Amino acid sequence: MDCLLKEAVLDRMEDFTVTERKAAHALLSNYPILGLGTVAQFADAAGVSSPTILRFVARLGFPGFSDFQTRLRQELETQLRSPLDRSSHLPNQTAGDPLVERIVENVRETFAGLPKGELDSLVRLLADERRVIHLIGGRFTDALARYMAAHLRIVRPNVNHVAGQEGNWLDQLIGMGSKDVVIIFDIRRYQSELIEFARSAAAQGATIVLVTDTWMSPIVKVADHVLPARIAVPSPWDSATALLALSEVLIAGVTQHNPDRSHARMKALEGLRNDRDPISKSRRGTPDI
Amino acid sequence: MDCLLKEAVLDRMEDFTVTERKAAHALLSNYPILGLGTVAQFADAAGVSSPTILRFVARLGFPGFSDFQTRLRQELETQLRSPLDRSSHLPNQTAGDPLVERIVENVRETFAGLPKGELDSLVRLLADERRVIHLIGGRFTDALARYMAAHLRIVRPNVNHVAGQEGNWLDQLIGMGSKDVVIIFDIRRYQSELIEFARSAAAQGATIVLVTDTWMSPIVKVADHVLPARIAVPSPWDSATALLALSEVLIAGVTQHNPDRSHARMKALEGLRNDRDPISKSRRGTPDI
DNA sequence: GCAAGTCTGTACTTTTTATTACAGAATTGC
DNA sequence: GCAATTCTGTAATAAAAAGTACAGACTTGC
Repeated sequence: MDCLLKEAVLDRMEDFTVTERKAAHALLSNYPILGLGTVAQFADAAGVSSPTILRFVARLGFPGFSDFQTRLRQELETQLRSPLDRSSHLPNQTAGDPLVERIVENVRETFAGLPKGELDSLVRLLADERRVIHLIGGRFTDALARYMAAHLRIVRPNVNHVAGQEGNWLDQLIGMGSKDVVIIFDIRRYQSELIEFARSAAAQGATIVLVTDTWMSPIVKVADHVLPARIAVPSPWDSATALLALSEVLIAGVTQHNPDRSHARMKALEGLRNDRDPISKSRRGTPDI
Repeated sequence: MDCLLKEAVLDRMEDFTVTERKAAHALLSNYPILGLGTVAQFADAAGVSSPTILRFVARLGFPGFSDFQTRLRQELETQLRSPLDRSSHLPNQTAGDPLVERIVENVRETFAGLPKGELDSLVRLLADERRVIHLIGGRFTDALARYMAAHLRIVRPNVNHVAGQEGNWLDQLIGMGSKDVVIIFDIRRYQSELIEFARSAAAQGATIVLVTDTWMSPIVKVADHVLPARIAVPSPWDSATALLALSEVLIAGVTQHNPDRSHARMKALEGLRNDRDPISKSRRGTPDI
């Protein structure tokens, strides 16, 4: 066994047909367990038919499925026998790219560095549907605000993405009060207009939630909740991945804070929209402005 | 799975008959691989007959040998999935939220599961400024397209975010040809309009880059490059974090593929825009449509 | 736009594998 | 040391899974 079967699969990905590639990815996503069951289970997990699985292993050079399984078991055996150099084989193919390593580390550390209970209290705040939630971001981070708004809007009412020209923002400020929550994504280089917006909203009594980097946007001064995330990576750019992860945890939290309401709304919207999963007709939801 | 099967075997060693104990020891000495083959192999390795193996697993409380195997596979899966808490005896920090753990793991595995060289060749493709790059995404993933476009636009010319109403998309399709690259973000539930868009673009000769989940959008059929990412998390929603990480790696790659050009453009744009770092006057860049 | 070729799933056959019945061997208790 | 009981393997059976042939769907090339 010179090298892991996993790598052979990756290398030869080109050679596979479309469905075989599905099989390959299914296997890689649950390697090597998926290959240790029956052909039918494998096929099912990959969403293809049994013969495709057989063709897949045949293309990998195995005379039969059993030979393939034997090989997987052998690999597993040698790996489990030497738990030490497993680290060099299994999880860390990623070791190559320091950028990836750093992104992963950033996400982990972001959550590790979060004040305890901060997430919980925020979820409670955002799950309160009497509140009106406004989301806004900077040049790059506005995409995050948009992403979060798209989800929150589904599980609860009164979600507003503050978008468009700077001038329009002012309109949104009118009538803001203590019932309003403003979620601001702002990482360096902090934009003065965002600061202005935050100040004005705070002045009118709105609750300010700031998602920022560890250097902290000046908005902290007027913020009620602050989530600092790691953004530094070995690249000319900053990484927003940890910010997105934070958003997703919040979204999941709000969704499950009131599962019934969320589910009901999701169902209702699914009815309105004729989305399709694999097949059917549909119309795209209006992109939010 | 309250406790490892291994321990159950040790506990109940007393209850076994002589040959069953042989089976038990054979299993423990090559746990769990020995249990993953056939009954005959197991029997052979233990130096007993097949029925003894069957009686052994029956005594452990399994209705059949397959149930026993399923259990072993499940154990193995949970162990391999969380390479982190394998070192659970060491001081464990982040152990808190399984959602966070999974997100982190997804990012790592996404890169581990990428065909070798795929990222490199993609970076080369995207760094070619004679190409025109179009980005588009689905209901949630459009935010990612937007994020990536915002960055790419800075380091190279000819970047276009396909946004707005579905009808407008058609306009963008006009005149697309072999010089065009279309980056599509599409995770389940795949949207039929995106598929249409991809098909049309491909039909006109455009190069299709698909960023999707491991189940693979139907767009793979017309795609020239496919980046599958892990999106499954213990939440009603899917996680786009790994997709964002992919985007950031691509962005960084393109930026550094031609550092001089990138730097020059960044400087030039900084001149045009009066952004401020901590202090100065500014005007917000026009949000892209 | 059509034909040749490739891919993919359904339905079937063959083989393997799990399971069971039973009889002989071993063990235990007296 | 003998009988009752338990244990164990052989051999037959039933279940399943692997493997195959083929036809329809889809691509690809001209």
